[in-house]
Amino acid sequence: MSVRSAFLVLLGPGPRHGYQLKAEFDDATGESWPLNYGQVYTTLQRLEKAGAVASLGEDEDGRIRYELTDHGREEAEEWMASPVQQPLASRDEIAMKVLLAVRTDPGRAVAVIDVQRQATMSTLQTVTRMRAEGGDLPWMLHLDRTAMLAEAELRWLDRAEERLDAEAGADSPKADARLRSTPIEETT
Amino acid sequence: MSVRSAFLVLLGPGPRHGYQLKAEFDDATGESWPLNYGQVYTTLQRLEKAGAVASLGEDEDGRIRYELTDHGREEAEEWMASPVQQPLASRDEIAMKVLLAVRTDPGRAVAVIDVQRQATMSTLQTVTRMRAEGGDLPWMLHLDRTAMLAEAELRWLDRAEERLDAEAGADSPKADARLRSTPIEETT
DNA sequence: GAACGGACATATACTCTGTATATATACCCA
DNA sequence: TGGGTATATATACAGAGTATATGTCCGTTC
Repeated sequence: MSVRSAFLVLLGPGPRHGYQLKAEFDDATGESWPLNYGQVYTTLQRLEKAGAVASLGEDEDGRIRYELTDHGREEAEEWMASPVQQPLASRDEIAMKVLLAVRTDPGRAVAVIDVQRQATMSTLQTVTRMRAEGGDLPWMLHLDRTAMLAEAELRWLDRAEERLDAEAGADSPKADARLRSTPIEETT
Repeated sequence: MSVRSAFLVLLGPGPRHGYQLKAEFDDATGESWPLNYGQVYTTLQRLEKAGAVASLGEDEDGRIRYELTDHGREEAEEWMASPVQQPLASRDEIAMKVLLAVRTDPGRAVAVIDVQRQATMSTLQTVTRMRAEGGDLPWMLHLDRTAMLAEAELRWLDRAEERLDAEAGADSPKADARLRSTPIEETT
């Protein structure tokens, strides 16, 4: 529902046509949310069908502008005012991969974690370099976010490996911390 | 593509039917990935069409079991071996909300951040309580992940607020740290 | 023994999201 | 004048997710 909501917000200041919304959306969100033109017009059609926007018909240049209805303004306000409810840790592909590895081939889970750690560390390095170079606000916020989520992922990978070690039994507590990105800490 | 990949992995050990895959999937991923039955059978049909699995026809109990083809086994292996490429910070609804607020109503952005911070802190508290209670491996990994991502989100919200303050001009650097969840730190 | 509910098992319809692609005009510039 | 780029809209299609229908089998309960 995010693109839908975004359009409602962008229509707040006044009528816009599809191309314009797409341009403003790109400008506002920077690189963080690639939006395909195909989605622009289907979204507008759905919004119109739902009674959240109303078409103003073609203007002299043949562009179809839309304006918010009262209902649409209300929906925009509601979206803006309410927090995003934890799509945070749900449906996470890497978590799923680790869990599936644990189930189908327990010995492999650690390898999966190591591969992911390498990739995430590499992402983090790239982002850190980019952050140092600076940029406009949307771009910097995006980089901040990418960096912080990458750090969180690294912490989780470490924690997951700890849990797997513990699960595997306390039989061989060898020096297995060589690949860890951070020292093991107490998280309880 | 994640459910698709998961099914291929779960089919690794041998033939399964839809209901069985759904059960194993739920068991392996815990609460973190709610899977609707509707998706199970459409996914299997798509996999069959793509030549990644082959139907074994109905068994004596009327259940339709599927087995991996060589192609499917290859796809499963490839998925397992490759890291998840940063869907990390892209297409993030809360980031989008903040960015849209900045653009359409700059003064409001801080309010959006504050609302989200309250919600995320509340999530974190709940999760912390749950972690203390323990549970099986999938569940604990899920809770770990939720907690770490929530912490990352709080850090990002703080950072975003700092950037907005800076943007707003160095004119009124008042004591605006009251709501921050962590002390301001240098992230450069 | 009949009726009910719950576990097992599959299927279809539909919406939403996203990608690819077709189409057309206008404008610049070489 | 012809080609590339920006402006502008639309359609077809695949994938992901939700809701819901359908049916069997089995054990319990009245």
